[in-house]
Amino acid sequence: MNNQIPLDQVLHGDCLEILPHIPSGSVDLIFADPPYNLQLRRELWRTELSKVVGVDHEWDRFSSLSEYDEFTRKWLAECQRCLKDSGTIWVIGSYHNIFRIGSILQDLGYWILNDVIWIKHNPLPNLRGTRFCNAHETIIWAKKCDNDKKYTFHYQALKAGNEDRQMRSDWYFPICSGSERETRDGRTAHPTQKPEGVLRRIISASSNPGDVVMDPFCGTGTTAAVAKALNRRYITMDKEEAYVGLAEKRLAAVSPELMNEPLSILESRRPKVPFINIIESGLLLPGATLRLKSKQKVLAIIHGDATISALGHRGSIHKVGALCLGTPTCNGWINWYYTDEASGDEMLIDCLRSVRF
Amino acid sequence: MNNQIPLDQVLHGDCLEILPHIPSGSVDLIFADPPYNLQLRRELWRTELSKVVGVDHEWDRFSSLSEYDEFTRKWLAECQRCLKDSGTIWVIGSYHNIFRIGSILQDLGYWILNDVIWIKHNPLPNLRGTRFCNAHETIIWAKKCDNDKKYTFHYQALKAGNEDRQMRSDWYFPICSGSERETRDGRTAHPTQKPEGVLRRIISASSNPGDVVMDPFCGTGTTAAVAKALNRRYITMDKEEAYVGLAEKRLAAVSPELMNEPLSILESRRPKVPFINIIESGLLLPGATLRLKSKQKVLAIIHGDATISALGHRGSIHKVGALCLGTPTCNGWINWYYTDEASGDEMLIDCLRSVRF
DNA sequence: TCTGCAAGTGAATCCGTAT
DNA sequence: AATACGGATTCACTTGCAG
Repeated sequence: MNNQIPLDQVLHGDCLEILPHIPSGSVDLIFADPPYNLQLRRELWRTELSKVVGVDHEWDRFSSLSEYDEFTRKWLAECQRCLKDSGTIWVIGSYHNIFRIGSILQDLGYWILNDVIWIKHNPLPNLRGTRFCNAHETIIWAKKCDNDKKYTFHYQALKAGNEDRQMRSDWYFPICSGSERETRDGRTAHPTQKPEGVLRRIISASSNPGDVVMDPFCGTGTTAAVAKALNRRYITMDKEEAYVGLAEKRLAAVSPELMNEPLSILESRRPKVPFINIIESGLLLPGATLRLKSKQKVLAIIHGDATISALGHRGSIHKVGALCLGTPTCNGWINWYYTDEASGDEMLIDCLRSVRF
Repeated sequence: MNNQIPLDQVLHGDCLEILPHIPSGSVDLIFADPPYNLQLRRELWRTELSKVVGVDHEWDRFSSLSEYDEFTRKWLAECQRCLKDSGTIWVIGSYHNIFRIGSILQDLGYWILNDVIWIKHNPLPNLRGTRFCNAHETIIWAKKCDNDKKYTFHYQALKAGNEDRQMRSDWYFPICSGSERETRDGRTAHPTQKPEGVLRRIISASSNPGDVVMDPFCGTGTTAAVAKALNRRYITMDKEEAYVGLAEKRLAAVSPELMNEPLSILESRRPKVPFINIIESGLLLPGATLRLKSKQKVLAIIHGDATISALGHRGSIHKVGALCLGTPTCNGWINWYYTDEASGDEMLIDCLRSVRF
C-alpha cells in the first residue's frame, strides 16, 4: 500500500490497522457509522448478570466506557490526520454512543459545525411502553480543526433544493427498507444499514465531484455506493470479509450519475460591478445625492471618483454608510437609495447593478 | 436550611453552594437548563443592520472545556445525590455542550433513557449562509442509576394525548415568544427562556402531582411555574438576584390547575417534505424531465441537488417555474408534470409528496 | 373592528480575499 | 501572520400602527 491511496476499492481489515497507511491530508470528506454494539451488548449483558451474581457496576461500566472511548479516540485521531485542512467529517450515532463521540471530537480539536437530526418516519416502536419511541439518530458534522480554511458546503444548492429556504438541522428520511435494504440468504445483511438518501444529502452538500470520500466502517457499502453514483472517489474498509464481498458486489452495480454538479459550481457568480462602473456609465452622475432609508436626513454626495461624502466623512459607499449608521460595517449597495428621475421614486442603488454592462 | 427541604421558594445562590444542603433522595424529578458555554467570536449583524443579541453573559463564560466539564460534573453529581432512586433527570443543551453533558451523565452512572429532540418551528436562521440552520436542541432523559427501581413515566397518558400513537423522541414546539416571554423594562428578561409547552410535557410525563421537581438553574422560573400549575412542589435557585425576583413575581401569578391530566399535547407541526426528498428517495432521478401543462415545449431537467434547469435558468422548482411562465411567483408542485414510467401518464409532481416518507 | 404593512427578534461556536 | 475592507447573508412569528 505504501503511500499509494487505495481509491475505489473495498479494503479488508480493521480500520485501526488500515487508516495509518492512508496518507495525511488526502481525504476531502469522511462519513463514519461506528459500531456501538461493543458498549451496548456489554451493558445489556451486565444488566442481566448483575441480577444474578451482582457484578460490580462501577468497575464494569468504567471499563466498558473507557474501552469504547479509547477505540473511538484512536480512529477519530487517524481520520483527523487523513483529512485535508479543508475537510469535514460526519459521524452518526444514537444516545448510546453519540455523546462519547461528540466529546472526543471536541477533545481532539475538531470543530463542530452542526449536529443534524435524522428523524425516522417509520422507527421501531418502543415495544415495552417504557420510554419514548426512539425515532431519530444524531449526526455530527465537524471540520478538521478550528482553522480559517474554508470547508465545502453547497449552501445555495441545498437552499434551492429545499424550495428556496435554507436547509435546517432536522432531516426526514424513512429507515432503510424494501429493495434498498441489502440482504444475504434472504435475511437483512447488516443491522444498521443507512438510507442512501441520508448519504446523498451529506455527500452532495459537503463535497465536490472528484473528491475523495472515506468511510472507515464500510458495512454494506452505502457511503461508497452513493459516492460512486455522485462521481466521487472513495476509500472504505471493513474488518468482516463478508461485508467486503457484499459491498464489492453492490458497488459493481452502481453507475455514476450525470447531472449532479452542484448549483454553486455551475452558477458562476454574477461578476461584481464596482460602484465606479455605475458612475462611469452615467447611471448616476457626480453631484447626485444618496439617502439612507432609516436616516432620511443624511444626504450623501457622489463624487466623480465614485467616493461619496456625508456628515463630514468621505470614502466608499460602504465606509461612509457604516460611519453614518454607526455600525461596524455596512453593505452600501443595500443601504443607499437614489432618486429615479423619471418616476421620482427612491430606489436602492443595488438595482443599478442588475443593468447589464 | 439544615435538613429542611426549601420547597416552593426561589433560592438565591449558586447551585454548587445550595445543592449540598438539599437532603439526599428528596427529589422526584430534575429539569436543568445549564449554561451552554457558547463561543461567539464576532458580532453578528442582520442585513438591515440590526445587531443579533447573542448570549454573551458572564454566567455562560468558561475558560476551557475542562473547566466546563468540572462544573458540569459537580452539579450533576449533587443532583444525583438529591434524586430518589426512582427519580429521573432531564438536561437540555445544544451541540456546544450536550456531548459533554451526556458523557458526564454516563460517567457518573446515570442511565440514559432517551434523548429527545426539541424541533423549533421558528429558529434563528443561519444568517451568513455558512451552515445548516440550527433548528433544534437536545434534551437528555436519564434515571439516577442503572437500578431496578421503576421510574415515573405516563406512557398511556402520553399515547392517548398523541392520537393513540406512542410519543416519539421528536418534539415540535415554537420558541418562547409573545406574551409568554418574560420581559423586564420592555426588553427580553432572559435570553434562554424555554417554552412552557416543553416543560409541561416533561413534568406531566415523568412526575406525579405532589412530587418534588427541582431546577438548579431557575432563570425566569419556567420549570417552577409549570410545576406549580401542575400541582407539583418545586425547589429552584439562581445565582443572579434579578432572576430570583423575576421568578418570584412570575410564580405569584400562577394558579395550580384543576384537571391537568390527561396531557394536553400541542399540535405537532412537522415541516412539509421538500422537493429534495423526492430526489433523494429516488422517486425522480437526476436527468429526468419535467413539463409545464400550459407550455408543453418547455422541458426542464432535474439535477442531483434537486434544482431544475430550463430555458437557461437554474434553481428551485418554484423559481424556474416562475421564470418559464413569466409570472412573479409559481408553486412548482402544482405546475410541473413528470412522466410516470409504468403508465406513460403525465402526473403532477405534487402527487409524489403523498408517498409516505 | 378588521386588514395590511413595517418593524422587531430568537442559546449563533455564522466571511473571504487582498495586501 | 495579521489587518483591512468589500460586500454577502435570514425565517417564522409577533406586535404595533396606519388606513
